[in-house]
Amino acid sequence: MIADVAFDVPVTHPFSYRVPDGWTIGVGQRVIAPLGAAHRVGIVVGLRDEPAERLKSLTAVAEAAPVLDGPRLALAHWIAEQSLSSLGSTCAALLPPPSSREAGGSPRRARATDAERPFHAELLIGAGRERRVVDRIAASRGTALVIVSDLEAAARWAQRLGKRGRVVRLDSGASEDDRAAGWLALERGEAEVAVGTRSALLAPLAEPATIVIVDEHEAAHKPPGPPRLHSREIVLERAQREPATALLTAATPSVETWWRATDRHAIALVPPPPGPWPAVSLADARGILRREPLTPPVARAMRETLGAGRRVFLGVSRLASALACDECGAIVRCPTCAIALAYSRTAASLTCRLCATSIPGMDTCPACRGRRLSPFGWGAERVEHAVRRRFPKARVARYDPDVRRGKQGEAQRAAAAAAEVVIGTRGALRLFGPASLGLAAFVSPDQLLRLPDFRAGERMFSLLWAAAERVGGGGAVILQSQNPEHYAFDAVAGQDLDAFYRHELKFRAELGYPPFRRLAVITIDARDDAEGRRLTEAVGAALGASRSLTVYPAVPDRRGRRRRIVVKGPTDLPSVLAPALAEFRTTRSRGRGIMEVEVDPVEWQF
DNA sequence: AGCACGCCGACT
DNA sequence: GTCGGCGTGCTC
Repeated sequence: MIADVAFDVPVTHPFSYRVPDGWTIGVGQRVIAPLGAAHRVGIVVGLRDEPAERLKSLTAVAEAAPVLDGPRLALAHWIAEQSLSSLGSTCAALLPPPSSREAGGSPRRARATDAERPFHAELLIGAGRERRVVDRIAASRGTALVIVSDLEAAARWAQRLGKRGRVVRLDSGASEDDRAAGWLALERGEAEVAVGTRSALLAPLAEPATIVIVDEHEAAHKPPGPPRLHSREIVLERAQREPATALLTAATPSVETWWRATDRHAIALVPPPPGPWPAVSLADARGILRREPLTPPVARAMRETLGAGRRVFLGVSRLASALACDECGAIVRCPTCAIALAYSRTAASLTCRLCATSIPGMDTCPACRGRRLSPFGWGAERVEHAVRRRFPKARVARYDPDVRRGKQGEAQRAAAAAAEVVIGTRGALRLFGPASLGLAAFVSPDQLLRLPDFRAGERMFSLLWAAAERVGGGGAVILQSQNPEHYAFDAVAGQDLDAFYRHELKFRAELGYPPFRRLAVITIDARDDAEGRRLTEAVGAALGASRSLTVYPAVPDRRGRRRRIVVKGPTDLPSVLAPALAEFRTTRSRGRGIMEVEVDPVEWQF
């Protein structure tokens, strides 16, 4: 008997081993086998009744029974295919670590009737969406699986759902034993609700199942590393295959999801009645942001809010390397791609990260002929300084959970939780519950629009909306802007999701961005420059041979060692890329260079 | 990805 | 004369 085993290595094919006499193993079971010099864990992806004398033997089983049944292994195959990742790496990333605990296909509950198990996907937005998810789970009969983007959310959801009955946690916030026990309980039909991150996506479910993805728009649902596929896509595909009910929640859905709901009607959308909303206003910041980060309306609102004993959030952005006009607010953009041109001060040039067009830096604004083009913005430190000078008695704190973790982060968090004025980027909003703020003001939200990324508008909108939710009725949101005409501002002010997506989809359609076309980024890394150039050329030529692909010229990164090719293609992009890149995906048969493929990139800065 | 094998500099 | 640098290539 031969077992084909897939390992967590960047090799697309499985390795074959002899199954020792007397062993009973199944497809989908994890085993230990010699690979190279070491013994490693892999997953059995095939069993063949063929002579195997010449092969090495499996060393041991890593767990007593298969973790994946046929359909879920087939789903893993699909995920690997879609993301151009290896099956072994896919399984390693989407499964909890193996545990030697007893396992077994013990009694599962009666299967649902066909009428009970249609595929159905629903998008829950607006106030109370999380409450509605809890109610839906309570009313369902089968297993519910709740996928969240991080451990903090996992803990919160486990607690929230735990009030109704047994909840198993499958994320790494639980001990390895608890995770294994939870998996087993699901398999045996002894647990009805599971919460987890990516490693729970393939958990066993009893019909009629409900799969929830919380905050489906979050980039954290597509962490670095294989398989480079958003958890939302996995949830939807799984729900369709089982079939199961998929519930997606978001304050501001991804543009792709909104489009599927409103244009394609593939996801049901139930708009909630509008809840309380803050007064949203714009403060024109053109021409004044040079020396002072707070416009008079913001300074006034801060004084009033603090006077009333309510809290203030000041949103800032990290510096972006684009060029904007301090007078008219225009951002220097690529004429064909419409994304902000990346500004390099040392090279004194502006480069489009998509089409590689490069033009020399300029000192006159192309829109208004003003002479104050500036790559700078207001970072958190400078804003804090200005605020302290202006409000010397207020308790002011800066908070950025992404910068500091661990003990120092805890101290910083505690200080921010007690402050009256919190200055921070997007991550700082997690300090505040719904309607807990008196004022949210954004110093220069346009900076987000300067990012050379077609999702810049979507990201800014999402941030402003999230802030407005945390202010709620009775408070105020003030946006200091140099681009006061951007549609995202009106949409937030009017509490009108549809208005934003309508404009955004129009923009995406015109320029051929997702969801209308799909993107992939291919990175080529070579030690030797000539070799890198050669490989890049070869990859570019292979891609160029596909009629359905638009291949942009390779762009070298700052240090010139890695090159990046952006490709636009049809919605079945993976199936076009896979054959075109097949020869480069095998062992570096193409010389000394490494090629990486990322389909549907979410953030693509170097 | 690991990990071993393989040809060129500073050491007992 | 060896120890070891990591560059190159394979792993059933």
